[in-house]
Amino acid sequence: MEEILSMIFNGINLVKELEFSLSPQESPESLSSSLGSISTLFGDANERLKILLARRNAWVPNQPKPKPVPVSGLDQMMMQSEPDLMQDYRVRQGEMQTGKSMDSGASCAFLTPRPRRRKKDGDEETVLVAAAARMGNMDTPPDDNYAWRKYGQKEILGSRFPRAYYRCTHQKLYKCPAKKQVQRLDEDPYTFRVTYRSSHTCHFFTTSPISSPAATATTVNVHYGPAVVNMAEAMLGNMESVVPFSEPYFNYGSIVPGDAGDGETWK
DNA sequence: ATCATTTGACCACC
DNA sequence: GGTGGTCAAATGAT
Repeated sequence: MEEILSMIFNGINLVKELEFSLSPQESPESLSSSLGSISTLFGDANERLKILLARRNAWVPNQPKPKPVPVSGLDQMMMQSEPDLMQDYRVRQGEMQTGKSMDSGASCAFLTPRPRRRKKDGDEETVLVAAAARMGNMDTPPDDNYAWRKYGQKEILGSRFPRAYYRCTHQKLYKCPAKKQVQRLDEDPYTFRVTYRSSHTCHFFTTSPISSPAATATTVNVHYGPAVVNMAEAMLGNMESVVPFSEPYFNYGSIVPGDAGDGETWK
């Protein structure tokens, strides 16, 4: 799956490069070559996806379906078309104009003290996520397939629950600026409000990022988040959405008010 | 030894 | 000055 995503994101990058170089002076040969590369990449990715889907349908016919949750029209559309990609389609708030998502601190870390980012920097998305209630795990929100490292926790005024601060595990290695804040809702302790800031410049999935030998130097610089999100925003605009993750251990129902799990406690 | 988490302190913003 | 975001040392886990 990661390989397929890499192909898609490489294709997106090629499109961007083409967009940059697009001009009347561009030779038809060059344009044709670029378009050929792009269509080949997307075509191959699509073929592999079809194979993947065929295998899945054959092997896991009785996979439990998630209970319905209130999701946006975009979410439903994405779930129908690309269930595995669903968790990466987040409708973001801000971060649309430039496609640039490097943390300002990372880009000016020479001699001056790194500026600490403050709230309302316009580069964030917020989603509501059901807690992983199964297996007694109510301490953490469900895995979103990225490797996060916790770097802080704060009591927030007016909130019963502390806010946890995470950044991408690969921040140092690959200068990935992605961060997220996780906080339980006062009104629904079984739901987390997860705020993402900056997008991943690495795109390792899972908590064991080096699982695939292919997913090393060739893929770390593929910047796919904003491109995917741009598509989402183009269709729906900014909004907050409830994200149903695809992992089977998700307690989808717990998002629905009045259907709040089995009463786990915090540590 | 290495990496992740905890937690008090520091600092920027309002 | 209060609050929220981050740093970094201490500690724990593997």
